Amino acid sequence: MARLVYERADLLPLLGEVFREHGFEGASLAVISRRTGLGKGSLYHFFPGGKEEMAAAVLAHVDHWFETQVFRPLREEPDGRRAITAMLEATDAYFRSGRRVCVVGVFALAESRDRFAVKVASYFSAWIDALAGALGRAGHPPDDARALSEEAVGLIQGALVLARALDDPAPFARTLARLKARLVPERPAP
Amino acid sequence: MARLVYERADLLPLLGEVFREHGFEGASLAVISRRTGLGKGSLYHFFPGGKEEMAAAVLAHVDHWFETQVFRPLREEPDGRRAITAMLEATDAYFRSGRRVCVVGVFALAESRDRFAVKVASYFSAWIDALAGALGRAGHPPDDARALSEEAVGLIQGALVLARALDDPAPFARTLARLKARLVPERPAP
DNA sequence: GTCTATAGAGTGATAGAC
DNA sequence: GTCTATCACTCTATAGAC
Repeated sequence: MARLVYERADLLPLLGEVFREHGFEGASLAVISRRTGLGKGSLYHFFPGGKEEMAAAVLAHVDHWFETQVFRPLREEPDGRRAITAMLEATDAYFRSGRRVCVVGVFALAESRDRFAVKVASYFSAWIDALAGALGRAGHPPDDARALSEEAVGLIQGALVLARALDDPAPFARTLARLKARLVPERPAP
Repeated sequence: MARLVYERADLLPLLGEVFREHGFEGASLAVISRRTGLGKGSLYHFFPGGKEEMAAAVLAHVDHWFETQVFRPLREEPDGRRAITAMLEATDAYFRSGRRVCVVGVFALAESRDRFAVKVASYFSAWIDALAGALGRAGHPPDDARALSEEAVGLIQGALVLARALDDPAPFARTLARLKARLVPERPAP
């Protein structure tokens, strides 16, 4: 029999897409089985805790990606403007310019929020904290930086909702462009 | 037998809360039955089309509320600044200052988007169109008005996602305050 | 009797757990 | 694959208003 290579880590991107598209409640084991090509037995072998463990692993995987690709650079890059520009580019790439929604946002709005409350909250607060720091280094006064950061993260989530609701990625692209103009203006800072 | 009051219209606010909290997929008939206090027989008496008809009726009810309380005033109030101020107040009241999410946004992010695609899209485009008009009458140049409107509607949705994700209504309240400063600045227009 | 609102047992299908 | 619980839904029965 053809031992098709899988380890748990290989499954996470596939599972991520399933939860992103269907939400936690809507992602049935039948769908997960079809999309991963694995039977229920294999899925329970990798994730003994069942669907909840799969979703938790996906959230951890997403969180790790953002931590290394977005949050840490935001915190550590000394040039705040460069840090923010990189964040906007990574964000655009990750959300495929609005064709992909945020699985954490999807979980946040549904019943699943309660089940994954800690992970959902920490993802957003880590993002807001890291961005506020970079905005400060980019020259925004501390109080403005905090408010602007919260607004930017909310705006990204809202643009994803709009893009999905209107079935059109353009609102997301326009929003990122406007965000860039506000967060990294041509002249060093307001 | 105890003829207990209900007509279809009385059920819509209750159903709205159930779908808002649980999403379409998460709102089981058992939950709906418990929350409305009605047995399945009664529910199917009012909504022969079942859960899908209940959700469609809730979306129509929400849409009607926004049409009469938000969109039409935005279109018809000649004073753009007054129209926008009224919209922000109605929005704050409707979403209970961030303690309530948007059922249309909840549907938009989940699988249910496809099922209710037309209603979901038209809700957001009606809002953006109406607000863009009012922003124009408030003195914003037409191109800015369109972009600003899209941004404002997205920002409201994003703030609701954040408020729910962080389990804290404060981000929504702060967002509305900042929005007011940008949409209706102290001096007539930028 | 007819009509409307009610309750809930019972249907097959499908869920997630194992 | 097997299991049980739960899903959306159907159907029958019943109570009261007319």
